[in-house]
Amino acid sequence: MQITNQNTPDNRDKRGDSTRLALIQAGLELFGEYGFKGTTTRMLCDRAGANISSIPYYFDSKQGLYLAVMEYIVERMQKHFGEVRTMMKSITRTDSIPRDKAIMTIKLMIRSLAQLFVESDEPKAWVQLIMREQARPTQAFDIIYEGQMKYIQQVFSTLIAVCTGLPPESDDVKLRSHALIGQILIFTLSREALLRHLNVRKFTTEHIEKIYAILLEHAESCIFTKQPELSK
Amino acid sequence: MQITNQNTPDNRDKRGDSTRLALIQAGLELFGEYGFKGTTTRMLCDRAGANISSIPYYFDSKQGLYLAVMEYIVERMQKHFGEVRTMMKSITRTDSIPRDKAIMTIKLMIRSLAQLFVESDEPKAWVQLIMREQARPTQAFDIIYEGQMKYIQQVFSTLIAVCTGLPPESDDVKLRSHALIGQILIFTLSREALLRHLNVRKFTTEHIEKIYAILLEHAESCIFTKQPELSK
DNA sequence: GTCTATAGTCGGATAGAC
DNA sequence: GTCTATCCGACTATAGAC
Repeated sequence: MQITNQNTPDNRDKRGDSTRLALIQAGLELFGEYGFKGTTTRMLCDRAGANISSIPYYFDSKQGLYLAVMEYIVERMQKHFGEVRTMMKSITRTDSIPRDKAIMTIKLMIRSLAQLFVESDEPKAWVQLIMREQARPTQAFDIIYEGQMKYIQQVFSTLIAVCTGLPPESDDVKLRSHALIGQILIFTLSREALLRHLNVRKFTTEHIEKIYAILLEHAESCIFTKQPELSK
Repeated sequence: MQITNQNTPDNRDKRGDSTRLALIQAGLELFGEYGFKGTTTRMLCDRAGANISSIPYYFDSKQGLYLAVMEYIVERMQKHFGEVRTMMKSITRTDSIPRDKAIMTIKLMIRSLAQLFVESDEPKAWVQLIMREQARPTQAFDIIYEGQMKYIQQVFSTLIAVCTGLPPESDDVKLRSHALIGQILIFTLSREALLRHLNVRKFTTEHIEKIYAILLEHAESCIFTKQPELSK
């Protein structure tokens, strides 16, 4: 005998949860591509396979769903960068990290960030949403910035400070870490122009390997630049 | 005796032109900040000091104004990069540029691009619009890409090919030029996050000088990387 | 929790006076 | 060319049955 959506507490919760999640997933994709106003509640519900009134039901409003999507991004980023953050948290003074370990860590982080942003599709939506918010920051930008971006900036800055010997709180270090992170994001953000220039519709494995190589080269230029001052 | 908007042919044309231009200017700022749907015709007309029906009158529709804004961007970019393009156009084979001149040219271009994008405000709107279009390319993206971006990519690629000795049509060169251009744009695109990290509300002259230095360092890492192969 | 129907709002485009 | 008034369509949110 088939069980058809009985109102046992268990089934209720599961159905509710999956609708909720489907809407967030839809929001992730659509808000990133079309922007907040460019995405209609109808588009969201169609994509999620949910009813129009499920948005006010679960999130109060379209705006509520948008904020929930931002919180979801923070959660997901946490998953990806959680280990690094935990590792870094224990370090209070930059001189407690050996330089060679810092270099290795930076390279690892770049590779993993690049893998995440260049290869997979979900983070592409994250980046697009974040960039839209930077054009005109709203409450949603605070969620992302305070929730994750801030810590990624800190981790990179700390590592670069160790590698270069520059003071960890200096603007120089902050600008360098920005350049390094941005370098990765631009391959996601400006993918369309790059694909047209390459005359392809999708990156090949060779492209991606080459991108990694270029990113690492750049990282080295950031890292070794101030080296001479270290030897004094 | 004051002349008050008489319908002499001259005054008519001038008034029309200035309304047209004011709308494009408004579109430039607002579409970049809020996106196409996020910008209403009422916002545009308020900003431009024009009447609502002036949009259908001059541009047929809101979409028409949007496309006109894109064409305007192409024109303006032309102004900025025109000389370099003309200079480059005459060069068909990469070996006709001496390497040291190519290096100098790249550095000059980076500085002038950075000056344009980091310091002034109008190009900020260009970049934002272009990035929005890359999230979901429409007819408008073609206007920009075919109108200007394509040539900037070509100029950079040619120069990098000369500097590195890599084949000018290789993907390697294209990826490197993308990284180089993107590096500049990210300081515009992700300005908000950087300002928060720096704990300031506006870049100082020192920040900007430092940004130039970092961009040039990176350019060097792109340029000198393949150098050994040149000496064979 | 999910559905349909609909209220209420807003935005783009038009008509027609000046 | 510019203005006011207005139409019409699209959108978000709600009401209330199931």
